[in-house]
Amino acid sequence: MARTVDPERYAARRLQIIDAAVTRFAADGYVGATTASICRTAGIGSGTFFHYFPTKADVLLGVLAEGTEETRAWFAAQDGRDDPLAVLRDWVRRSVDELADPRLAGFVRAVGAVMTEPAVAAALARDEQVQQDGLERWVDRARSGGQVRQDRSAAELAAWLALVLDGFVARLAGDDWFTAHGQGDMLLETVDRLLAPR
Amino acid sequence: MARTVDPERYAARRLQIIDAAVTRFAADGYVGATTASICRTAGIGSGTFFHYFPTKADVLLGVLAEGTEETRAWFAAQDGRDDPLAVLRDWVRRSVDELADPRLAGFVRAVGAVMTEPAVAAALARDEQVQQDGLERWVDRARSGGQVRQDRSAAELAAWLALVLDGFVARLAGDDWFTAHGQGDMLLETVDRLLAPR
DNA sequence: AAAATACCAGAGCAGTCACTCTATTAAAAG
DNA sequence: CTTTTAATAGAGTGACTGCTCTGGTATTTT
Repeated sequence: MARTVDPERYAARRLQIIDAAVTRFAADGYVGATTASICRTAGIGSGTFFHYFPTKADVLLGVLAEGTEETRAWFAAQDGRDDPLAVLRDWVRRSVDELADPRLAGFVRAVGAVMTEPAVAAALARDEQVQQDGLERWVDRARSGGQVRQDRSAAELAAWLALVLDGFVARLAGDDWFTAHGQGDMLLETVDRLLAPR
Repeated sequence: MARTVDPERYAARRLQIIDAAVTRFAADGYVGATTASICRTAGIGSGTFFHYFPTKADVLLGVLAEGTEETRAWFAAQDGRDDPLAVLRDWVRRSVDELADPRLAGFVRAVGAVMTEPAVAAALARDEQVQQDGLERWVDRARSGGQVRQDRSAAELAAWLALVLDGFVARLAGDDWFTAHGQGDMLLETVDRLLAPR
């Protein structure tokens, strides 16, 4: 009959647009980033953009969904490990590594700004849930093993772990001396202090 | 000659607009909040709005400046106190009390979103500097007195205090069970753990 | 009272942005 | 090679927003 869609080519273009969008969202915020600027960064026309994503919001949701999937995959890969505290510390290290991408802090802020949008809020809630579930499970095991404090529930402690990391991300955008790898040790130590029994 | 400006009336109207703006910024974000919606919330016409603030951005800067001034005043009021650790804990308590206003978390996020604007970034930097200075001073005293750890500089520890509070603010918007007063004790305890010598 | 001017309202304007529409090109099937 | 359709570009469009401008009202001074 005629030409068919090439899934590989399609996925590549899609990723190209997503990557450009992350760059622009991080630099200019969600609203500050115009679809035109994303197209310019990606080196494509607006027609192409809307050929792959029906709306601008869909690009953001695409990025978010991808991040959620990566988190889920990471936790899934930890299955079967023995030392829960080590898993938690690895999670911190992995987060620090990811945060070395200077775009991430800006992107997180950009997302926070559109949290009022129901679709974004839902995507964010899903992402947080995956993280919370992943963390809570290992915190719970560590707690049962007496490696972490018992005076707070595993859920609560997991939330506080996420809290500290949120604060960490927020700081990255501010002071210059505060870098992901430069303060990574302090982050690990802070997590240790937060969880330590007493 | 003719009618004179009534400073009291003027300040009241100004505050009325600022308050409405905070409400809208918190709910819809900075860009999501239109001047029209702010006017509607304040119950005024757009003419009035721009009579008091030359631009929409100036309202935001006004709110920010007010917050900075309050922080400065608070720290100034602590002058002469003896126990530096108690001052720091009071600072945490005061922050928790302020965060009981449910609009604050949303407002903070809204501000973060426009950090790219140089004027906003400058105002935010000023605000952070005032907080950092205030904290650092008391952390330093506590450190000299051996009440807090010595393995990190006072500046670093002050930044980490702010970091934890940033994370705390961010959490308030998410899960329902995480409330300012409900988790205030945990916050205090976390700060203690963060600063404790060892 | 009257003049002067602060205060206020809202219609309108200029600019911007997400998105659409049309046209063209490229590639796969027959 | 022809046909069919995916892929791409980019000019155009309608809606919306921050802000201006004109006109009217309220209040203080002379």
